Amino acid sequence: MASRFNPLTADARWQQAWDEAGTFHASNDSSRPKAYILEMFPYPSGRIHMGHVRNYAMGDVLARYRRMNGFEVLHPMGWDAFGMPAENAAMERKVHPGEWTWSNIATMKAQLKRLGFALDWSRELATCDPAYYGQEQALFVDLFKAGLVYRKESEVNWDPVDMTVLANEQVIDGRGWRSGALVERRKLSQWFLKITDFAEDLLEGLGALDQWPDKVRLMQENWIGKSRGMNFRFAIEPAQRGGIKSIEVFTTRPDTIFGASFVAVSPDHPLAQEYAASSPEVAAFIAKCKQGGTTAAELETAEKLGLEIGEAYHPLDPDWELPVFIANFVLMDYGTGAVFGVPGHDQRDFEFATKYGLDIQRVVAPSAAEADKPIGDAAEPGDGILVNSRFLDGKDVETAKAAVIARAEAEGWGQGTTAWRLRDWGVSRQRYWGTPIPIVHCESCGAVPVPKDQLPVVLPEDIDFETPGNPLDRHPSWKHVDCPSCGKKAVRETDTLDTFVDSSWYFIRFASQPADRPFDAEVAAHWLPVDQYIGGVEHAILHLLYARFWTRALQRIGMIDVAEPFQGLFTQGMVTHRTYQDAAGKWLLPEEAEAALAKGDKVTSGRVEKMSKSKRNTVDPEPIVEQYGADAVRWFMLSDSPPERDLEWSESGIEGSWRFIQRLWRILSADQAGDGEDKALDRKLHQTIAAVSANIEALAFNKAVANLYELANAIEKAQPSGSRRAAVETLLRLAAPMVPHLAEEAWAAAGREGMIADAPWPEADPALLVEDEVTIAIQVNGKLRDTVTAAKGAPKEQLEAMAVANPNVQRILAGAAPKKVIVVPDRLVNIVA
RNA sequence: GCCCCUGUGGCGGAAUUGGUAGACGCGCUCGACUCAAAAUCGAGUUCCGCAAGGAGUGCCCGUUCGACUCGGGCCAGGGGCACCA
Repeated sequence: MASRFNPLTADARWQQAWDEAGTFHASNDSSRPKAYILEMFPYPSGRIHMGHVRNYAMGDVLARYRRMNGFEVLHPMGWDAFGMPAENAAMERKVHPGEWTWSNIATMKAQLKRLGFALDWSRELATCDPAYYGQEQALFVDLFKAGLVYRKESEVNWDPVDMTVLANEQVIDGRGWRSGALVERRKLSQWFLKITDFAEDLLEGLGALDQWPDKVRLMQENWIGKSRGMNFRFAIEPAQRGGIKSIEVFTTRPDTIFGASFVAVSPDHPLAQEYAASSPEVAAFIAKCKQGGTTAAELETAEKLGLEIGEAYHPLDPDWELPVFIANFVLMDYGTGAVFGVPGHDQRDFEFATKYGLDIQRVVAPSAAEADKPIGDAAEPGDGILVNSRFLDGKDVETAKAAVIARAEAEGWGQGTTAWRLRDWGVSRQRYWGTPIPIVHCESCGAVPVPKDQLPVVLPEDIDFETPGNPLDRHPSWKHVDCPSCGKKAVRETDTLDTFVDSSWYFIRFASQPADRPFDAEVAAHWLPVDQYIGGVEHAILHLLYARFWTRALQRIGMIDVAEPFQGLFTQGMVTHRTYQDAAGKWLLPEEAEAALAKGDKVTSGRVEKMSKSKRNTVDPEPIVEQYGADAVRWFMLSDSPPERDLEWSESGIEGSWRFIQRLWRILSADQAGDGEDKALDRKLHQTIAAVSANIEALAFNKAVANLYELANAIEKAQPSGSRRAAVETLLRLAAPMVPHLAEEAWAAAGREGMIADAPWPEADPALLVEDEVTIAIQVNGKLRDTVTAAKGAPKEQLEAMAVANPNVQRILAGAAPKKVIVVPDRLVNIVA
C-alpha cells in the first residue's frame, strides 16, 4: 500500500470504475425500498461554483449512505437551461444562446464528474432540449384544456429602447439596466396559471410537510396570505352612472365600520374606468397614478393621491354620506379593488384623511372610558374595546367583527369572505430562450392549443439579436402557421414560458422519461415524492410553491397520484468568502488581494459575503480539486459549519481537510496486526456507528465529521488488538460516503471483494452503546466540586454517601449537615448546603 | 411597519428530556524527530490569578436543588413580506 494517498490517480480510476459498472444507475423495478435524493438542478452559467459543490456534496453523502443501507437510490442530475443569461451572452458575445448553453453544460458536467458524485447520469436532462420542453408543452396543453390556464391583460415594465419587457430586478432607478431608458408601464395580454384555485390546498398541505424547515413553511404561509374578512357594499348615487348601484369593498376589520370616513377605489377599478371614459379630468388623474415604476422602493415613497368622484351611503345608516375617491394606493388585484377608509385605525387611511381633510374618528379604545381620547399623530391599528359605534359599543374587536358580519349577512348587504395575497402565476415572457407557449392565435377560433401530434413547437435556430425586441416575434416565418382548428392563416404565440415552469416538474421527468409522453404515471408515482430535496433557501417561496402547485394541478387532471412532490426539504447555507478592495475601491479577487499585500499595496478587507462575481470574492473549485483531490474538497464542505448555515471558505480549512485525508490513509494502511479484545475501543466504535448514522440521517454532516475524527483519534491511541483491526475496517465504511475515492482505494488495497459503494453500512451493537462505568458530577449548590467514577446503575444511596464523604464537599460543608441532596442516577449528585 | 431566525473561547462550532459548558476542527504556544525545512508525532490552549480560588454561553429579571436549554423584558446581527385594506 502506498504511503500517501494520491487523489490525482485514484479519483479518475474510481470514477471510471463506477461509470463502467453502472453503480449509480437507478432501477425502476428493484425490489429494494426506494430513496429519491435530489439537489436543485443547476443553471448552466459557465462553471461550477463552491455553492454547487457544497449542495451536491451533501446530497451525495445521503445518496451513498442510503445505498449502503440497502435502498434503491435515485440521484439524478440535469440542467435548468433556459433563461436570460444565455440571451445576454448572445448579445454580448454574438453566440447563439443554445450553443453557449450546451457548451456550458459540457464544461460543468465534466466538473461535476471530477468530484465523483454518485449520480445516475443516464437520466440527465436539459430543459432547453425539445425532448424536455416538448413534453412541457404537452402538459401546458392539458392544463389549458382543464381550464387552469387563461389569458388576461397585465402590466409589465417595458423598455422602449430595447423594445423588451424587463423583470423588476432589471429596472434600476426607473431605468432599463441595459439601455438606461426610462421604463414605462405597459399592458400586455399574458398567460396565467390558476394557482389561486389551489390556495387553500397549498396552505393546508403545508401542515403535513413535517420534514420541511419551519422557516420555509412560514414563508409560504405568509406568501399565500389568507385573511378572513368581509365583503360588503356601499350604495352610491343611483343617477346616470350606467347601472353601477353600489361599490363592493373588502375589509379585515368589519368592527371599525362606524369609523368610516371615505370609500376609495383603485385606478384600475371598473368604476374608475367608467368615470374616465366621460371625464378627461378623471382620465388624466388615472394616468398620473400610473407614472413611475412598479418597484417596491418607488411604491413605498409614492405620495398618496386621490380624486373625489362622488358619494356613497353607509350600509348601516342611509343618511350617512361618505365621499368616494379614486386613490392610487388601492390595489385592484387584492380583495375587491375597493376599500372603505378608517383613518383612526389604519395608517394609510390616516395619511390619506390627513391630506384631504377628512374626519378621523376613534372607534376602538384601550378601554370604554377612553372613547373621547383623540387619535394622535398615527393610526391605532391594535386591539381594544369598541366605542362610538352604536350597537357595537363595549364589545371587543373579535366579537364586534362577528356581530357586523352576522348583521350584514342577515340584511343582505355583505358576507364573510376570505382574501388571499397569492396571485395567479403569470407565465408569459417576451423572450427567445424559453419554452414556446404552444398556442396559435386564430382570428376566427381564438387561442387554439397546438395539437399534441404537432408538438414540440421547436424554437427556430436562425435568429438574430442585433435588432431590439423579441426575436421570435420578428422571425420572418416562424410564427406564421395555419390554424390547427379551422386551417385558416393564423399566428403562433411568440411569448415563451417562465423558466419556473421548467423547474416545476423536472423531478417527475427524472423519475420517468418516456419519449412519447411527459412521464409514466406509475413509474413516477413509484419514485415520488422526493424523499430528500436539498437546495438554497432563495427558492423557499417561488420554485417550491410553483412545483407544489404544478404537481397538484397534474393530480387534479388525473395524470399523477401525488400531491406533495417533496417530502423532505433541506435548505443549505451559502459558501462565503471575505471581500477585498484596493485603494481605488475596486473589488479584488482573493489571489489579487494576496499579491497586492505582498507588494505592499493598500488593501481593504471587507465583509464576509456570499461568493459572487460582482464582489469578486469567488474561489473556483476546479484548481482546488486538482490540487487536493475531490475527497478533501468534499470533506471540507461537510466539516465544521452546520449545513443550514453559511460556510466560510478558507485556505487553512482545505489544508486541514487534506491533512486528515492523508492521516486517514495512514490509519487504514498501517499494519493491522494484533489480537484480543479492547472493550473501550469496541464501545467507542459502536457509539460512533450509532452517532454517524443518526447524524447523516439528520443531515448534521458537521457532527458526523466530528464523530469520525473522534474515532480516528481513539484508534490511533489504541494498542494493536482484534478490536482495533475491526475498528479500522469499520471506520473505512463510515467514511466512505464522504470520501468515496479514498474509501474505494483502501478497500481494494485491503483485498476486499467488489466496491465499497456496494458494501453494507455497519450496524451498531446496542449492548456496546452503554458504558459500564460512568462519571458522576459532585455539585454543591449546583456548582461542580469534583467528579467520581461509579458503576453504571449504582444505587442512589451509594452515590449520596460517596458525595457527602467527598473531601471537597466536606471542606465546603465545614461540619454542617446538608439541607438536601439531589441524586440523578448515572449523572450527578447535588448537595444543597 | 408586520412576521421569523440567530447570538457560546482568537475562529468554525459541540452539548438526549433542564443535569460535569467549550466535543471535534482551525489557529496559536512549547517540545520531539531533522544538518535544515516540509511532513509527522507529543503536550498545552475559555477568561482573571503564581496558586488556592473566582468569573463565564449578548444584557437585565424570574422559575428551579440546578438554566446555553424554560418564562418575561431589552440589545445586536441576519432573513422574509410590504400601500395586501
